[in-house]
Amino acid sequence: MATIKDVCKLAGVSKATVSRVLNNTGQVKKATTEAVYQAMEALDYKPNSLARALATNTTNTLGLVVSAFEGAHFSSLMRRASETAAAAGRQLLIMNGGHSRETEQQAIDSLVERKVDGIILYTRKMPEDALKQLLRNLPIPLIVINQQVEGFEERCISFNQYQAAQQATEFLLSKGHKDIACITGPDSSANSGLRLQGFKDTLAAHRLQSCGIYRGDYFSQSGYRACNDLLASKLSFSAIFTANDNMAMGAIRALHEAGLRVPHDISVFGFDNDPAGEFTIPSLTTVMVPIEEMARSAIEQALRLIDGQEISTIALFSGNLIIRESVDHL
Amino acid sequence: MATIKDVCKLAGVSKATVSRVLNNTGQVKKATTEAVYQAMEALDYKPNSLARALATNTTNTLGLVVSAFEGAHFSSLMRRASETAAAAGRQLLIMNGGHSRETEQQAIDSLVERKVDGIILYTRKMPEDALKQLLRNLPIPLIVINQQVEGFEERCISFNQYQAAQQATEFLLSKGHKDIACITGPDSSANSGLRLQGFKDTLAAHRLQSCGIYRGDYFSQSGYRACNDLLASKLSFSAIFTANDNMAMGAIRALHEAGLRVPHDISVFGFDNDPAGEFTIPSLTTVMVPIEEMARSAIEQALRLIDGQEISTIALFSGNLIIRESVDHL
DNA sequence: TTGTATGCGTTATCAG
DNA sequence: CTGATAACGCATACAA
Repeated sequence: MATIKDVCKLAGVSKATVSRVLNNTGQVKKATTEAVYQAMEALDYKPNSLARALATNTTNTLGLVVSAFEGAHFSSLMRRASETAAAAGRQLLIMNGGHSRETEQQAIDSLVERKVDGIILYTRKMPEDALKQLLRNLPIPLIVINQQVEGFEERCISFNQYQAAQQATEFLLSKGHKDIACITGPDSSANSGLRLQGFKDTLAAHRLQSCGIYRGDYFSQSGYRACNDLLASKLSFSAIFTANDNMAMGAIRALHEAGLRVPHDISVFGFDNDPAGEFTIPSLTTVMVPIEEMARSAIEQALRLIDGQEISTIALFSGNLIIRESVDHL
Repeated sequence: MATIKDVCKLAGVSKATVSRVLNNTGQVKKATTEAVYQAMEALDYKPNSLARALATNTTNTLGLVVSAFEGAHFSSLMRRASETAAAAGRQLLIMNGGHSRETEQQAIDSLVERKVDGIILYTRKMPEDALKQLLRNLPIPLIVINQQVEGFEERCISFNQYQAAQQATEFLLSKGHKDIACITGPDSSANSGLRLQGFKDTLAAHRLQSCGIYRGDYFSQSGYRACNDLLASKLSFSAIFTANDNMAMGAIRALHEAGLRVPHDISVFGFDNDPAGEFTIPSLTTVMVPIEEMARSAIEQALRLIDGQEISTIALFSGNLIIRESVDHL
């Protein structure tokens, strides 16, 4: 690989000058500029971004830590985040935060070592205190998606899970359902907890109670199993509230195999608005989580922080009910 | 951030010594070693990986270029690739290759600039000549997933799309279908072309011909539209061969809306074995593409190349029919 | 066993 | 407008 030195020789100028035309900083005579460009061309010169980063202490890169690669939710997050970063001339380094607090921490450490300019953490495992620590001590800006941290509101991007669950539950109630079972997410998931709480509280406000709460892990398979458990329990229910669309699909399949029709016999409410839900049979009634806007927001907020701009807190994002076929009136 | 200098001062030793304990290279007295460790601890010292990379000319990082973030196929690819890399003590830098040859090239250039030790390219757009160029001229090892390049077989990991399509088509024929429509992928996709060819050739071998070929873009929506176009054409068909599961789901939905039942009236064959296909109604008959093994293979092959080991060519991966509900006999 | 000196490829601060 | 030259943080050959 050709280095700046090679360009110097070929163009007959100093490193300083090459650097100047490279970053067009300072004044350079047109003729020399062109000579330099020609030399670069001839040598197929590509600046070494490591050396540059070492010198400038900035990598033009943002780090994104996700807690999974699976599912439309994360796909959208990653895509939009990478697009937004690219549009701002930055690159995005995506790391898997894995299944535990430790692996999330490792991902962050590794990003810090790599000197990314800022980090966006979609957290599922990190407790609030730990996040506070990080927000305080990390040498670079950190934006947290998916959890509110007291005192750092302007660095948190999150979705009003609780309210969305309320809306969903109210919708189910408005359709006459009173015996509603629930398939919730892993108990380590803050989202899942809030969705469940919103569900329970709404029922309680109507002096009702869930007729059975089963736990899944956000994969279809777990929704399928949970629903089979529910069926085996012989509880009577007319609707299921699920913590995501994948599990809803699994549940619908289980109901189907049990000879129950959705929504004729049982209604199923999803969560996340997975694009697939538009095409399943029945199509999924669910709540849209504006994950793409959240991704964009997170990146933009991180960039502001990096540029030392003023930042103001970003309102909680809220959901929309997507009413399709899987829920019907009782 | 503390640097090696700070550690030197606190521990009362030279940079060389700190460096030695850091990489445990060379002999260091136990006492000094511990002093250094303590100093590092006290300062929360994290080595600057950029500086290290600049000095050693190796980043312990592999680059992966994918052509999309959406869909189970790529999720599995990314996850397994990152796991395999992690298991080998390397990190994985994932970049979006986007929708064109240019963006794929940019992603590669950017990875090269970042001095990753090797690149895995899942290509959808790069023509064979361009790949040859890259394989010849890139300063670091390149592994290509998804396309065979003549003369570089040992650096290509690919799936026998053609054969899998043949198997699928034979299966359809064995069920008595003779009027088979097709929803294929974008014409820029090599995979898609091979699948289509396998389909056509198999029909031809039976002196048959597809009764209509429609084009989609791998998203469900496009399968839905294509199927509606197919229906509008009033062609008579008893089965549809689709180039991926998402489009199959879209097509099934379109058929459903048209009052046609799958598989009773029309059979639909998918491709890729998306995990969702196990739970859709009807569940999807499809072909399993061992994308995870391919990902692992690609990473391992790249590592061998980087370590200067001998490499041998890896056989084409082949698929398995996953027979579920969406195809029935005529 | 430890320290010194040099280089990795840039940027940036000076003079000129 | 241009050229030396000192950082940037670390690894490493060579001395001691």
